[in-house]
Amino acid sequence: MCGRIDFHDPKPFLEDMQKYYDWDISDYIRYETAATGYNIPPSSDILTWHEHHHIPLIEPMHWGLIPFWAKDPAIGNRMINAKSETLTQKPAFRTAFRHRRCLIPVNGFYEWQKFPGTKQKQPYYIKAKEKPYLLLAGLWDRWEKENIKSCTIITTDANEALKPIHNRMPVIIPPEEARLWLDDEITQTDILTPLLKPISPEALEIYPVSEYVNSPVHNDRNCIERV
DNA sequence: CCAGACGTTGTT
DNA sequence: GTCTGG
DNA sequence: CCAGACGTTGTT
DNA sequence: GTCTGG
Repeated sequence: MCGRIDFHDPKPFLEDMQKYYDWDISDYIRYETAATGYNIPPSSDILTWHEHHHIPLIEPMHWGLIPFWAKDPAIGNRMINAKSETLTQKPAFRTAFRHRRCLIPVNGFYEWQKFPGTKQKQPYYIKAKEKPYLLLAGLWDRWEKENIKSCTIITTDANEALKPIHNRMPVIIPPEEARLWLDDEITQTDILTPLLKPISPEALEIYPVSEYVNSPVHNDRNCIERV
């Protein structure tokens, strides 16, 4: 699963974005109101990267997807993750999967290890081994009623490195696959399903952190310190 | 036909 | 909006 | 994801 | 137990 992210340093991502496109995209980057920090929970306005006919838009969206047809936006509280295996079937996600895919940059994310029969929970921090950020696969939607854009993070089976901690993890898209994932002219999703797999365990660094991170009001460097 | 749901995870 | 259940 | 609330009336 | 807020 993926219910808490670290995005304390947006710079490397934003710099890479300008390199990725070979023209000036500064007008298409709107990150000023995006949530940044070491401990960002669902319902925050997290930064997303998507495209419309190959024109990028990098902007914050409410984490917790509110389908365009929703009567009550509170439905977003339960849509913080989307299971990759059933994206084409679920009413809340299938249209977004065909037309509105996005990537969510994070410096890292957290998973909690639970111990059966106890209330004990051990949080872990997960980051890229050799890069300052990861791109998580997401979907987005627009709720016309109040013009709210919202997003969700797609999950898959945990890889071998994460399995001891948790059985699910976010889908992580390698930078070289971003072009394909974000292409909104692709509406036949078959060619995207190979991307919806667990990332190689070698790509990740994982270590335990303090329960300090449990409370979302804690939002400083202590959240990502190894214990 | 209308009404009501539309989600994931983990645990039992 | 679209599907499921009654 | 976790933490914290979960209620109404009337009075200050 | 379940929902809301962060």
